[in-house]
Amino acid sequence: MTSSSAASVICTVDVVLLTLQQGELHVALLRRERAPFAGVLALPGGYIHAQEDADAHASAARVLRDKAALQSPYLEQLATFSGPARDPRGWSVAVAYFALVPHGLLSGAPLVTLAPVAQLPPLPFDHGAMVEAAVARVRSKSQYSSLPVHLCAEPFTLPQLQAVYEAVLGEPLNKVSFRRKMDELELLEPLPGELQTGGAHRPAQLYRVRPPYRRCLSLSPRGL
Amino acid sequence: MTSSSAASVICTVDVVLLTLQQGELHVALLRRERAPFAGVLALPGGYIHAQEDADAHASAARVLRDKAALQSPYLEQLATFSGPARDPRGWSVAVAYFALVPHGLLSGAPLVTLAPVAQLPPLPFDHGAMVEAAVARVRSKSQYSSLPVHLCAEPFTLPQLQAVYEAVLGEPLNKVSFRRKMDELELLEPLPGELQTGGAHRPAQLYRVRPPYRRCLSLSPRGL
DNA sequence: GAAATAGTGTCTATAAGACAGTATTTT
DNA sequence: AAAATACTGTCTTATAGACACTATTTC
Repeated sequence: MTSSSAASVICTVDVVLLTLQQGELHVALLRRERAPFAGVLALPGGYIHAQEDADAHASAARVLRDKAALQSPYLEQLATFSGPARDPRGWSVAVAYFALVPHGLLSGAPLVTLAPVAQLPPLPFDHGAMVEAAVARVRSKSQYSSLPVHLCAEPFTLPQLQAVYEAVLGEPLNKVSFRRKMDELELLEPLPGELQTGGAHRPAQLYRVRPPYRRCLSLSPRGL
Repeated sequence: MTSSSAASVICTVDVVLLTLQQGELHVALLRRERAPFAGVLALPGGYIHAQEDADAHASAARVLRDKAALQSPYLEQLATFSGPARDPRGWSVAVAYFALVPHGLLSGAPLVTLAPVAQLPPLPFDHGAMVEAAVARVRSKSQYSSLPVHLCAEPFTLPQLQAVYEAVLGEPLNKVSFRRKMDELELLEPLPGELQTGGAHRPAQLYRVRPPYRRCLSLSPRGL
């Protein structure tokens, strides 16, 4: 019994990049430039570059930078998918990440196609399973954390943020409870200015995420 | 720019095998047989065998079977650790899993050393970080799921199971609330027999996990 | 019956949700 | 002033925890 098998494993990263469009979660897809599945819509991904990447997280960040022109969106490891059949090139390990961005930040990547996660097109490899896992993870963590703020462009109002939570969770939330929770999380700080353009009603207070929570999450002990 | 780097990545699995000993979480360690770190206590792990393993989960199960004589303990993917420095052999990807077993099942593996997770010895690679991540994950999921039942040999009593939860979570639980929650989870079924040997007091009802939850978790919407 | 732990009934405290009110804008 | 939405006060309901009581065993 030798260990010669190790070198034959293909190592890649894939990114499930999610955003909200018209109140629905969408995933970013790109046409593949190379075989296998050249020309087919798939998740952004690529080989780990051992020469330049500090770790797989850096590989995923590089993929997002190169293929979607995104500098530093929220990026978290999702799970690792592996096996002999998921990639026609052979036994492979794909470290999957998910990223969240406000919809507006995608304007720098005109080649990106957004597909609603509720009606995914057929995807190569096991990218369909990756998207499903990412959506389940995001929905789950949104029940008790500040994760959805990363889908919201700053500054934002509390009604806007509540709408984002409701879109991700797929259910309406109690306004009083939502605001109580946001208060307890100590996640946001108000900006002296207000939102006015909206229309014929009282303007809403604008908020931004407090610096300590810009790159980590705020957790609520009992959910919401 | 070529993709030649992919083949140079080392692919391994490591398993954080946890059990309860005297009310404290312990991790199973083994002396390494080979370089690097030959003779040093480390997590059970090894190369992915592309010829025989159906995926990385199967690799981890094989490692547990070969090195700890465990047939099918609870086994869940934890996270993937990667980078150029974690393994002296070069840029590596280690898919880490965690496993839970009742303490009694470890008797078949006399070479296993149990170390309390609260006072870990120095560990090679990034195995220390893996153990910390596994303990954090287990503590977190134990707050709202049936995960700790996998640390408990069947059949067991409710006071025994509560003690396991308390050991994992590190805090006492309310007896009435605990039993209410266990009832709501519909996780357990009583056995006609009872526990008696214990001692000078009323015997406790024995339970086992209901079949649908033997390999998956039961989740409580609001924790506990 | 004393001691010990199992199991339960019930009250209290806390958290979540419903509802309705006030506030501030545009037309 | 009417309409629209932001925000808040307060009551009701649901859940979690405290406490005490009963139950069943050994010595």
